Amino acid sequence: MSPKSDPLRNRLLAALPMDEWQSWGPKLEHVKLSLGQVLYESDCPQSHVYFPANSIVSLLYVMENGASAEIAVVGNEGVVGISLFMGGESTPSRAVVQSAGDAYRVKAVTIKDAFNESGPLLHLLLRCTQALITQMAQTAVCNRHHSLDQQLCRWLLLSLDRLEGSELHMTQELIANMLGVRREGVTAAALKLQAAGLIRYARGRVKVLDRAGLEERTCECYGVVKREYDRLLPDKEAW
Amino acid sequence: MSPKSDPLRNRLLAALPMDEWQSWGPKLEHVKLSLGQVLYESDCPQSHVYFPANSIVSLLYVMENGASAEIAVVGNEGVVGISLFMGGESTPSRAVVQSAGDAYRVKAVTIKDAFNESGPLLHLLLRCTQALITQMAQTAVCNRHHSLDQQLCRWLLLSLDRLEGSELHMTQELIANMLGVRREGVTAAALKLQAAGLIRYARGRVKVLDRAGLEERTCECYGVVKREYDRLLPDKEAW
DNA sequence: TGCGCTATGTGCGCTTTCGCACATACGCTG
DNA sequence: CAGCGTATGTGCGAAAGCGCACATAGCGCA
Repeated sequence: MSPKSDPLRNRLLAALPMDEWQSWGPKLEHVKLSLGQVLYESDCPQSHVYFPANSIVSLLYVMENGASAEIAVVGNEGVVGISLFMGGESTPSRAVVQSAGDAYRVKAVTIKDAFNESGPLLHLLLRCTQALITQMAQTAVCNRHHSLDQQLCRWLLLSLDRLEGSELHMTQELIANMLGVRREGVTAAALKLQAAGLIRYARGRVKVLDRAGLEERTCECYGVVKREYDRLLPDKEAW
Repeated sequence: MSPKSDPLRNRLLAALPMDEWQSWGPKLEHVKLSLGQVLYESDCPQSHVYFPANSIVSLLYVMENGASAEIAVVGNEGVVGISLFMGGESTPSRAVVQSAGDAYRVKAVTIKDAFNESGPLLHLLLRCTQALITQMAQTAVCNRHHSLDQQLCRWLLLSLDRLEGSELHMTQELIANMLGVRREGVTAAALKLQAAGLIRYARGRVKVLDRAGLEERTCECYGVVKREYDRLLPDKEAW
């Protein structure tokens, strides 16, 4: 199995005990996620649970007037489709691929069965869900209290943590949609970051030059989320 | 047992099958929650899980500079302390009593044992958690996109749904803390609602006169949250 | 090579909210 | 019933972000 199609790239899957792999391996389906692809629609039953490898998926709430806001972002540290095992089957949010790449998916029935057997998977999924909850909570706080500049830094860092390399494929327009702000606002904030030498960007590509600089400029929200993920899903052997 | 000390006033407890009550009854401890009481601090291990009866508990994130924002609110439809069974043991948020009243609590160990036995309680708690997640998500959305006026309506309605009667004991100062806005902003919004005949208030008491009117003025966020709670925790026999 | 689409930059007036200062007014307590 | 503390009302100027209109500029494709 080539590294590019290794389910262990998802850290949640990687944290499963080895003896679980006998049964899990064959149930995982490798899929390519393309930019903008919708994994599930708001309030629709979900057919699969997705474990991103090098892709990133945004959970978005789309308002009645069509405007949207990102609720949370999921990469190789997590799983998309928690409502399947939480029992709700659907959620009022939409899952959209924010960064194209690989993922592994499991059928809804399969994950529900596994969850109900209360194996190690259950507790892993729950801890992961709790981390997600923290991320949502911080998103709410950040939306209320912090400047667009800080939020852009937070968003870049969260995305960066879920990617290999230091480059994001993302237009300012899309970032604006994620943050729920105007595109021009993102332009203004990005200009400042570029002027400060922290990032360099052009036409849909953002390269982070000075990660530490971004961490200095962002608000506490990034750190809170980061620490919570580290705490709840700590590096085990395989991570 | 008088109605005032009936654990069934919490709808989550009420949804438990009767045969579960043999074991649960004795494990529930009745407690009085007073206004402002802190049920657990940010990042601290939690000793109990609380099931509010006629009280309301706010989950707050307190920022480094001391400012705060409400992440979610829990009343008789839910449970405070999900991190105990989610596996994280603590969260970065603080739980503060927003409306004094009764609650029932269970020791941390007890709830964890029960949860691991995968009885009906497990799935009930998970569904409840999912509803909570939706509430947090909507808080994030609302903070970004909607006016203070709309948010005040949403907040009043969410609180009202979790109380008996139509009166809240809450100063504008406290509401401002919950919403994460200025007290003066709340004053201005409250004045409009009062002028429109939707509420009447004085010195820490808010009486809702026209619930439907509030629903008209609020944003979609209230409805999204409401419907999700109704869907995930539907009225069973006892509700 | 040049056209056209898309991404990014800029200006401007408007609205909401903030931060601060201070006025009023209600209700409890002595 | 007088006084005090808390709750609420008001009036600024400042700042952030919005909505809109339009300018510029890079990239892909014919």
